[in-house]
Amino acid sequence: MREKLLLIDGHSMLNRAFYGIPFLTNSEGLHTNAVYGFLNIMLKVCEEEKPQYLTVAFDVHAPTFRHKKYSDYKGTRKAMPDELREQVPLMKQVLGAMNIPIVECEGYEADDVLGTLSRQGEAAGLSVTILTGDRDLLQLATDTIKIRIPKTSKGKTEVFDYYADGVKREYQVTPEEFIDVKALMGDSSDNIPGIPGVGVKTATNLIATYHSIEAAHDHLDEVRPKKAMESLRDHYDLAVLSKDLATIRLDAPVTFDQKKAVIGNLYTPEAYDLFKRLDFRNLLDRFDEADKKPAEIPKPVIKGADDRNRVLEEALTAERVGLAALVTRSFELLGTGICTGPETVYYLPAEGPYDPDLKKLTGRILAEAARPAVMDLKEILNAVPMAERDGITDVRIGAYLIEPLRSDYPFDVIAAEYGKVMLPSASELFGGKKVPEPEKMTAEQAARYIGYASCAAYMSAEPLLSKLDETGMRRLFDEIEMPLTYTLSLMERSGMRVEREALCAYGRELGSQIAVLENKIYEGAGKQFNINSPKQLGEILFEDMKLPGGKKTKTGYSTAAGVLEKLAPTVPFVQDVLTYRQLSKLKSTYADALPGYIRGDGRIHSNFNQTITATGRISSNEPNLQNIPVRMEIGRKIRRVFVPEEGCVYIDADYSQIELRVLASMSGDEKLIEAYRQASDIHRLTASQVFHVPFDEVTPLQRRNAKAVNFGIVYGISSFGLSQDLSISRKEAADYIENYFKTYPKIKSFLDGLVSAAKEKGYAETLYGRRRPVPELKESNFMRRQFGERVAMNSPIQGTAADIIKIAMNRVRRRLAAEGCRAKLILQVHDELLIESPADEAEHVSELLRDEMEHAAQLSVDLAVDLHTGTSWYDAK
DNA sequence: TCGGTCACG
DNA sequence: ACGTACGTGACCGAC
Repeated sequence: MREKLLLIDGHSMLNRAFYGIPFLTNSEGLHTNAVYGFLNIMLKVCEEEKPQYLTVAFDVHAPTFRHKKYSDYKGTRKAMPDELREQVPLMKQVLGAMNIPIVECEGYEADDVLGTLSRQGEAAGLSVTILTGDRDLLQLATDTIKIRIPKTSKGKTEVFDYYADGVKREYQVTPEEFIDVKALMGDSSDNIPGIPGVGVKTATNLIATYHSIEAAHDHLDEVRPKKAMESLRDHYDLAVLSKDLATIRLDAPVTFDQKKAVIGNLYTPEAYDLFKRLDFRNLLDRFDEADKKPAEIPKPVIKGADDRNRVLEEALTAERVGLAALVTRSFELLGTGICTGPETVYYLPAEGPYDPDLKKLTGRILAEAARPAVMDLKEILNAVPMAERDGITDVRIGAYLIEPLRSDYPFDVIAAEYGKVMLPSASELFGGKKVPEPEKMTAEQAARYIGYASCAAYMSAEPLLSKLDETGMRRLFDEIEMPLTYTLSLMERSGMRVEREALCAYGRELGSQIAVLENKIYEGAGKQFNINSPKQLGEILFEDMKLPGGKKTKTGYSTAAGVLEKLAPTVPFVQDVLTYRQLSKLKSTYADALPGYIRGDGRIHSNFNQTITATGRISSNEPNLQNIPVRMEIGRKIRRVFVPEEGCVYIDADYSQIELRVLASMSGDEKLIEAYRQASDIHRLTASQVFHVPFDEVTPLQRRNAKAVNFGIVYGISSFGLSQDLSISRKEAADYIENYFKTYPKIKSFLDGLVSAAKEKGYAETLYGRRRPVPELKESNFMRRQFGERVAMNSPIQGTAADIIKIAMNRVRRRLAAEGCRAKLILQVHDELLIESPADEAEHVSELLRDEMEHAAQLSVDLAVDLHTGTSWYDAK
């Protein structure tokens, strides 16, 4: 059995993978689809062939490579998209990490390199396989050299193999003759002219008969059809030139290095790091335990109660201390990780179910250590409440400010990025499974998980702070985000009181209404089906009932509310379906789900996440208390079950159009600013100015339109989006927008400026320096680029509003504490704050709340706040 | 696990 | 010719 050599056509396979896998980026937003696809097919072929040797060939000048799909179609060269171009060096890096040699040769194409190497490999006694996506390479096939071409149809990739006889079978010509066929028919994407009037059929017939262009020319008078004969006669020189161009060289100045091509361990520690960074999670399983880079940090040392004083002493005297804690959902402290140096990591498990001593120790380190670096301060505070202090660095929040687009910030990634140290990831610590609940961790797991987290904080804090300084986000971090951690912790611990019985009664009421509708719908449809299945519902509506309206989604008909409302505003059946949907949404998401979140104290404690959104907003989950219904009365009723403690009231305050005010101020548009100085009703005033009618004569429709435009402006307006929202034509929408910009000229120039600034800098920026990268602006896809432009317009506005309410939240918390109020901030909903206050403080707290919200920022327009009190959330709105 | 849908700002 | 409003999270059905 001969040894095997696998040669890979680098650019061709990369190109194929790029178009085969629609979209894939890692958490940094780096495009990785081509690299990923390449690796998958390479590894798959390696497993099939089990070659002993492997080499990849690349063209030297990547940009001259064309996308065949396009070039075939358009007959012209098409530049390589940036998203693919970026991946070429990345691919080479990956191959380098896997010790796979790369061969390229100045002045020669990868084809020539492959041809040459294949002959050299064969001469060395190897059986050679070439993996490519390019059929032109079929001319290299022999009885022993195999060409493999992957083909994807219907999502399944199949690899087709060709030896010389395979080529003959499929193309009626030998691999050598294949060159002549191509030369006659030409290939615009390869700049091979061919001869006029000869296509694939004629060329194949000719060569199958005469075996070469030269031989055909020798028998010119026999050549049929006549047109081909004339063409060959008149353009023979061109045909010969084409043949030369089409011939893959077998004598490129490259040497097959058999030693280097030996496939050793592909799964090196370097490759592991790289795969991890690129988020190729399912490839990570292929690595042996030993090949994963061992942590350079020693395992955390578990310390018993006897050692605590010594650890505390060490932590308090260290120049810097890293801190992390294992905290349950009920805010119990199960263990503390402490890092006092790159080599010293401790884990202190709680002794018994309740360990006040450990809390005290943790609290003292947090309060007294010189510069605590922590992971998840909010969680620590949930178990170990503490007065606000300066000098604490939460590295997860820092990492979020630097790269707000990541989906998460695992401690090992932070440690690698900023601390330049390798730590085992959570998935390694927990055997590839997701992180268990704190209570379910073994002592060993907890020690490593939390110990390494404290280590990541220790190692990363300084570099992160420098980075925050460099990017101008240090004040945002120190003065807004870090203090906010205390505020959010208080909110999480406070929670919202919920009347369980009222909630269940609400659910029962919904249930009976749903049952009635359900029967009505089955009757209308003539059969029972799952109304909640878009697939089944689509079939009923558009096939059985033959309602007009085509496919809209990839998987079938769109049955979204907006579509149905426009489609059949008068069909009662559709109305019933919409009502059913609305009610079942309310039941499943709120009425049925919320009771499960009520804890022993009768309250729901949701999480407020500070490191999720791209724009700087807070998000809420488990449950999400930021999307409790309010717009429709039936849903709004649910707010009656959110009630303050006995003797308390809710105070609810929300900013009035904060984003539009931010826009007015940031743009400096005098007319809009002036509008806000006088207007009680900004949408009406906008309508009057845009449509040139007196304020008092604005029609309800005009006001509605103006309001929609105001919203649209904030979202990064497009005529299509506005037309959808208002059910008007695109043209009309475009007119509205034009009128709007004419009325407020500085808004237009401001938004344009935001886009060009983001294009130049690569990120959008808020008034307080918060950044949001907009990589889409550089992409070649028009649609995605346009999305980038809207993001560039919206992020500074939404983000600045988010900054402002965060400032307000911190100030409200401090004022409440300073003035000894018992009232508590319990909820934030983007432009709204909810306080639970003892009735006797309510008046004072209301004033305080309004004051801090209105004065959180000094803009060119006032910030207006609407404030209500009540004995349920429903009543306080 | 993913896409469709829909609740909120 | 593309096929879009910006930002979230939860539930469901269909893979």
